[in-house]
Amino acid sequence: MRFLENGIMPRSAQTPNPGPQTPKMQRTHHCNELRKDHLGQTVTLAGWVNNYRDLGGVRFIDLRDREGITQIVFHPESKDAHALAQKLRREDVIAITGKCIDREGGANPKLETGEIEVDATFAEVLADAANPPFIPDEAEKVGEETRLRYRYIDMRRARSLNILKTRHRVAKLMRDYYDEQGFYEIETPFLCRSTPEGARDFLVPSRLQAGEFYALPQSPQIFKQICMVGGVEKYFQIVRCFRDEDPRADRQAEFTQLDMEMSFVDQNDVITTNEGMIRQLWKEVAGVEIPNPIPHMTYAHAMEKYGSDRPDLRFGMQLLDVTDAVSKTDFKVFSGAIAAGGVVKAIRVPGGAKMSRKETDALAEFAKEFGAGGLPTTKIEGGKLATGIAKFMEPITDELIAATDAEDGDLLCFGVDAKPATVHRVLGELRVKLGHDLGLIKEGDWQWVWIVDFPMVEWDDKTKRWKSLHHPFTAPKPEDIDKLDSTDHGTIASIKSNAYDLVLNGSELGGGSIRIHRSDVQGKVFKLLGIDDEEAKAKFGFLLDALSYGAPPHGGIAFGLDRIVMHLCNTTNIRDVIAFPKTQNGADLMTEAPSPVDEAQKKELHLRTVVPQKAPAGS
RNA sequence: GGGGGCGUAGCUCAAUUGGUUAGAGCACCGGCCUGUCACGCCGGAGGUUGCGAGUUCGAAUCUCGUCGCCCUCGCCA
Repeated sequence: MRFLENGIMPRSAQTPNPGPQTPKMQRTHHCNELRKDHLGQTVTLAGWVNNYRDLGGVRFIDLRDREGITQIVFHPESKDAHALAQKLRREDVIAITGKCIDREGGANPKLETGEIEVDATFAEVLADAANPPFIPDEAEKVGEETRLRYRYIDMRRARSLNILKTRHRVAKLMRDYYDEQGFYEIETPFLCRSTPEGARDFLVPSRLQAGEFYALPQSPQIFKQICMVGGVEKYFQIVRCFRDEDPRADRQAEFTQLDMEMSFVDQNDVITTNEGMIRQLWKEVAGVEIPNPIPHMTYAHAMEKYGSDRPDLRFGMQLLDVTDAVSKTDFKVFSGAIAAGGVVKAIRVPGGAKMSRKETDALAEFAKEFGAGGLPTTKIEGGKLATGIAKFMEPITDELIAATDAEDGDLLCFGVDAKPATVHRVLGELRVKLGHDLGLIKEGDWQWVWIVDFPMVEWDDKTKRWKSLHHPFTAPKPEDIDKLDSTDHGTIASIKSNAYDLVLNGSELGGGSIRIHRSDVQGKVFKLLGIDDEEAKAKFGFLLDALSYGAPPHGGIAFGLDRIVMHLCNTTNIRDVIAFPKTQNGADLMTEAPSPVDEAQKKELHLRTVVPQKAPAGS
């Protein structure tokens, strides 16, 4: 079957023998197509009734399809069509045929087709609609719960369809880009082996192997590495990943990655290749030029100055080390933390002296959520310190003002803890909050940065183990490989890896690394992570085997497709960019998944469920 | 698992803070209307106030429990 460029079947291709389910009329144009050039043409349009205005004699409907809206007019002279129009209600699906005419009543500047209308001579109801719970035009005002339950109606509005279109274009541009660079798109399994590291797995019971389970992939990491061992050299995939953790505004348990991997490359090759993709994406979709190259920042610098490994560089307000200065005071909170190996840092809040006690208290409460004991503050007024811990800091006033570049009217917030990481976390979060609250962020600003030189591992106090910062397959920097044999805490903590994250406006868009391609090194890393030989063999034996049979040096990256689309569509809600998203309880309000299953189904899967008793309740 | 917010007609909201028969706009139904574009006018129907207990002469309102949705901490190699 041939289609015209606009996706509409030409009349010549229409089926010669339409059955009762087949519309009698095939559309010739979409609803955002007719202009004054078309005056006098007989056209057929189809779509949804967006609105109707029945003036008794003459009747109007706004006909909507995914491309736009065209006004249709029904005159009494076209008796059948006019009669049919009386019964039309919002969201009915109809087709009409008529002549494209100039508007008698004047143009409607709000519509792209506003200069014309179609005088309907024939009309057909393709499907009448039950009274909808809401109409697409109103969806912006409707609660999200209702919109999710009736996702297909929410989808009909221009904004939703535009997001879906943008998402499609993003995926298409990605595919084209990697294709041109010689990458193969390769599918990897969804039914996988559960791996010990990382997030909680979604499990799928095996029917054929009683009592055993598959896990849905958290990412195709191991498979793509094995593709490299298999000689693919350049792999990519747009792939669904699953992590059974609580969702957030920018996180779903089920999400999509652009995943890629390449052989015989170093970190720079991977960064350059992928930067090119991102650059093209932003140019094509957002019309924005990204700096070339995107600047790099070390993990250490990001933590020191921004308290985060995904710094938002759209505003300043850096973390300032005032440990030396404040160590000269008698303030026990500071001296105690410094004596215990901690640091004291400050952020200068421009104009923050205006804040009330209530407001600074709220900041302290905020800081406590991230592990702070409190949030010491002081204000600069008339060249002197005032309120808060001013009396303790008074002896070092000049030094403190010099160290922070503080001016009259500023507020200083201090982060203090025996653990520098806590100070960074608290002030990093506070910085971002204040940046938003104080309106320091320019709209339309895109601040890109690659974060590099990550530590390979960090010590987890809770489990008393080393944990991968990235994942267990990340290669240490070549000069640090010898340190893998060390037992010294400091030496191990100083191992850097060839890992990199791409950060946009304080949000991590993607991350990757050069991988370990030698089975002996991989074995050592597993050992360091507390995965002993036996477990490593049981859980990752196939990978170690694969690496032992000649693996090329390789590395790659994965981008969060959902987040990329969020940025391009200017939304902070990940559900906006997913066609059929889930709620915070992992429910799909439209299909009502998850649901109970039959006993017979469970039996087949060798399952018995134990559900905690709940008190009797309502709905 | 913790903290916070929300839940009243199909939708968006109100209800003088515990007091008559829970209201309005939109949508829906009926009628009128020949140039509207948020069409207009007249009329009508529509409620388990999420659910369940409790307090009270009386509960949308107060208490407890529970369910759902949103934000968030934990979690997310």
